[in-house]
Amino acid sequence: MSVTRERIIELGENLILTKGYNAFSYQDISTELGIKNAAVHYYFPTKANLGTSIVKTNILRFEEMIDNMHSRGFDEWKQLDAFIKIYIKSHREQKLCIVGSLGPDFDTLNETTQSELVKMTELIVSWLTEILNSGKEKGYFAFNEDAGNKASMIFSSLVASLQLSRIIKNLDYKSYCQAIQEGLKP
Amino acid sequence: MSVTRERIIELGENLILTKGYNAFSYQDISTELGIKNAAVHYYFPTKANLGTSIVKTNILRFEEMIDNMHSRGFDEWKQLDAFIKIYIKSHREQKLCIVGSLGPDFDTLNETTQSELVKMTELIVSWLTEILNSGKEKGYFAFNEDAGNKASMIFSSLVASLQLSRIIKNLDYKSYCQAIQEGLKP
DNA sequence: TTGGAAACTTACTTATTAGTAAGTATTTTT
DNA sequence: AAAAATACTTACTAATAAGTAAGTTTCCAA
Repeated sequence: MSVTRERIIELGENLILTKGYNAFSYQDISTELGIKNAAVHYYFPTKANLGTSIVKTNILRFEEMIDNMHSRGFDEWKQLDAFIKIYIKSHREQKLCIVGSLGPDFDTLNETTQSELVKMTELIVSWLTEILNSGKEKGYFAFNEDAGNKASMIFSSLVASLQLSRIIKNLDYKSYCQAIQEGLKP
Repeated sequence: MSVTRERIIELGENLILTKGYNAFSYQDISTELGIKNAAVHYYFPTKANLGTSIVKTNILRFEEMIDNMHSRGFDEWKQLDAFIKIYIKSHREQKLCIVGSLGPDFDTLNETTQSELVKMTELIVSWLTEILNSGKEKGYFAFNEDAGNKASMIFSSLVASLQLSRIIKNLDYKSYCQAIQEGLKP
């Protein structure tokens, strides 16, 4: 694959996570990469193509992470911990996550980008639900709510707290994440 | 106050809650109101002015609601319930809340709009923290986390779940909100 | 009844946006 | 060595954005 193509996706993702989908332009990317506007259109004819590719890349990355954790024999605690660590990293880098950034702009997105975003979100929530369910069975976790609801709650807590910490600068993100984990202890 | 001015604010707020700040234009407003583009600029010279006014209106509305609940003698349960009901209504109307909509676009906002958004967010979180604290003392609520953390968690759950339900259409918002309240019962 | 403020419209400007058509240089394949 | 694919640039177009200056209508107060 082309290096330029990959750098466009990388830069585009960063722009979505910091400025938002509707606030970044092809000019932002081309200037940063030292190429012309039309060169970005060469790889991604429309902005919708780029958006879709960025979400697809995120899906792939997430699936790879799951595979990786399975092959390493991570238990439910470790898997949840690894997932939360992604968000702690994003917080450190002052970035949102792709779902939290594209979610509010959902209605302005192209249909294809929308369905990829739906796929990504459902993938995360269903994975989290499974982890919570099997972790509860094994006695790792304790909670009374429906596992699906609990998964949505944990996920939305992580997503929105990144947004909140952008507004409230002194939000203690780590202790906030610890509280999520503490709340699951038997 | 002018009716047109108020309708511009109302429409602008709706546009922010559905399309996002960077996706709506003065044209969207003027067309809907049957006036010209320049008429919107007459009331709000810049888009930043409009954005700031919209957030200020939200702050006022929230403060009025708190006052109203106090004068009606609402206890902590009823106050939290009323707060959650706002989000259930937003969900029904397929809207986000102002914090969840402007939060991701924070870095692209004017400084004045930013500081009003900070004010609004801190107002909500500190109010929620107080409610949780005094409600816990009176035995209405039970939780182990720090009240500030718990307040942030509840708030971000509400904010992000509106975003999530835009992506995952069959998310059961009401039972999700009930789970938040159940989790607080002693 | 006249002066002036309020509430606009007309008619623009400037900047930026996504997107394209046609051309060029470089590398790869045949 | 010729053909063709790759990776761009040049040079645009058309649309839309925010914003403004100057003029017009309407209404109210002195």
